[in-house]
Amino acid sequence: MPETFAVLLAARLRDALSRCAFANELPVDFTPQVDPAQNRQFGDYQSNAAMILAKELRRNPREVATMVVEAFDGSGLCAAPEIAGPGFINFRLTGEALQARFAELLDDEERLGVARTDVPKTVVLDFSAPNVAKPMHVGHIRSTIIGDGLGRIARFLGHRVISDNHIGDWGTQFGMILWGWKHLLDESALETTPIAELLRIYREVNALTKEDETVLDSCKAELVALQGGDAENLGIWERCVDLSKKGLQQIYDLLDVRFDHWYGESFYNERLAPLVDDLLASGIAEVSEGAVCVFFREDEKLSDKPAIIRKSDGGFLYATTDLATIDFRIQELGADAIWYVVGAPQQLHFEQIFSVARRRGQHADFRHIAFGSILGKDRKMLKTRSGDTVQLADVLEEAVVRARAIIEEKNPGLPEEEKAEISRVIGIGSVKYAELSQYRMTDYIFDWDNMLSLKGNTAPYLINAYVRTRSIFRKLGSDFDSEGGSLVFTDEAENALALKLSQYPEIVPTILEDFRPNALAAYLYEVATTYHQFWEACPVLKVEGDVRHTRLALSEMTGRVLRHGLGLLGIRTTERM
RNA sequence: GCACCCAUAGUAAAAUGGAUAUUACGUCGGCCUCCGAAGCCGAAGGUCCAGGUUCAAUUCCUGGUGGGUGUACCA
Repeated sequence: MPETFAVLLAARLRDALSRCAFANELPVDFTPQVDPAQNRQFGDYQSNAAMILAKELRRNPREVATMVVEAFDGSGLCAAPEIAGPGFINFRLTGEALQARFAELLDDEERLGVARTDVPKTVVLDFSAPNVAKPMHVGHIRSTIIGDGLGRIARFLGHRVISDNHIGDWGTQFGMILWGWKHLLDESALETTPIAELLRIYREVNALTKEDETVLDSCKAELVALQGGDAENLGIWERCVDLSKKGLQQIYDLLDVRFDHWYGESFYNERLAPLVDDLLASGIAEVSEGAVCVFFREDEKLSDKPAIIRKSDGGFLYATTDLATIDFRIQELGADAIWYVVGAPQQLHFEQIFSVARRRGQHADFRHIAFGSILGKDRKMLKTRSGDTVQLADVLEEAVVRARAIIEEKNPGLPEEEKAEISRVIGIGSVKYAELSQYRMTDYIFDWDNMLSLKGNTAPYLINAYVRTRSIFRKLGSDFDSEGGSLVFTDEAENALALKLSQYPEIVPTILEDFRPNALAAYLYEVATTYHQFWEACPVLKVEGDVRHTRLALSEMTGRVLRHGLGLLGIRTTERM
């Protein structure tokens, strides 16, 4: 795999440094950094190495930069570097280097220049994880979409990713559902709209328990019976879980999200008691006030916050389940890393269980990939029990309807089947892009127009750029022919686009460094914008010869990068829109 | 009390410690006899406060202010 410009330039820079008069004064293992220029007026790439070294060497930064530039050999890659501002070294690639690199990328249809990781890991990816018997609401959208996107990126980079939907299929909510099933269930409604019926009884029981304490007690009794293995309750529970999974699967199908496993909480039931016994025996856990706890006395932050793993009544908690889950994932699934895409409010919980796991000698790479909350208009968290939550299915449906309306307006002549497909891709893509294009920790206020916007920096904008690339080949009447001529850049807009496209391999691997899919979204947005500018400046089909071939190649490559990059975000493209 | 997260233009959001803080919506003004105007070009408007580290701070540190969340027996 050919190296990226950033890597090549950094290597040249390192060579130059070693030839400078101060070479033997350099800090050991100093590696100069080269980044894309912030502003194209400064060139294509820039380095701040001279400013960093200036301090070590006790010299003026511009003086250091001058020495480096004089020693720099850019032959075959870039023009003589320029020094600017406080000591930036700016590089401008030669047209030949850009063309050569672009030709390589054009040949690499499968990976678009993106290297596989040198250290492939087995990653268990825990995301989505809705509660059973309740439909997914907008709050689940972040975990589901971010988790799926990160999984796609990690797979493409060469990791073995095992996605596991750790659904809440066991727990106190089943007390209410069992009671409701026995007292309130409408069998015919269960036949026709099972999910809605389950939600209805859950809500009604929830309301009843607040008015009438005896109902609450009865629910608890149902739960105890279930946990004790009562056959009737187990039967209801199984049917309930089964129905819910079918409902969830419909949403995942719509979202194009897949899981390798659905090891829900109930999967770990048999493992909880032995786990607690083991933690007690090893001295990691202790009994306190009747409960089994793990204390973190040595950790100042956690010293007054024990993790409870068995209640004084003998019941287990989600910390217990999560610890058992870690065992399973490491021992049975072979996890080197476990990534949890779970909301920020659970940070303490994950600190605790990661800490317990490490104390048990489990040294997988545990990551809590936290994200902010979706707030209501009152700036409070949208919560299931507050009543007026927005269901995810409704959001997706509305998104498709809105996309459909625009298609009817812009392109009414398309066949019905294609319209339906396009509105699905655009609508679902908009919801996903809205999520993936912002920093995951940011809390945001739920707003239909904001989430379903189809203008500006949105999925349709990116898909539109892709569609434009396809429309050229449709008009041309054939696919891109790599033998159709040679590459020759004749316009600044072509250089800018080729450079941008060549940076795809630089950006993709960085996404996992801090789990920021929004950085990929931002890059793709720049690709689309750069292509639109190219489109305005450079006619393709109206020119001849190598210029035309070059512009076809740029269009082809733009299409590939957009389709592939959007694919990594879990967003599909269409040929027309 | 303790801990964690957040604070950027009228609104919603970007920015591995880098140069003139970037986008979108909205507002104002241009561009379709020309490969798809879901587009392009231009204008106005902003980093909560006070210190500190640094050649360089929206970013890191300390202390405030404001908002959110979590914190022994829900998940």
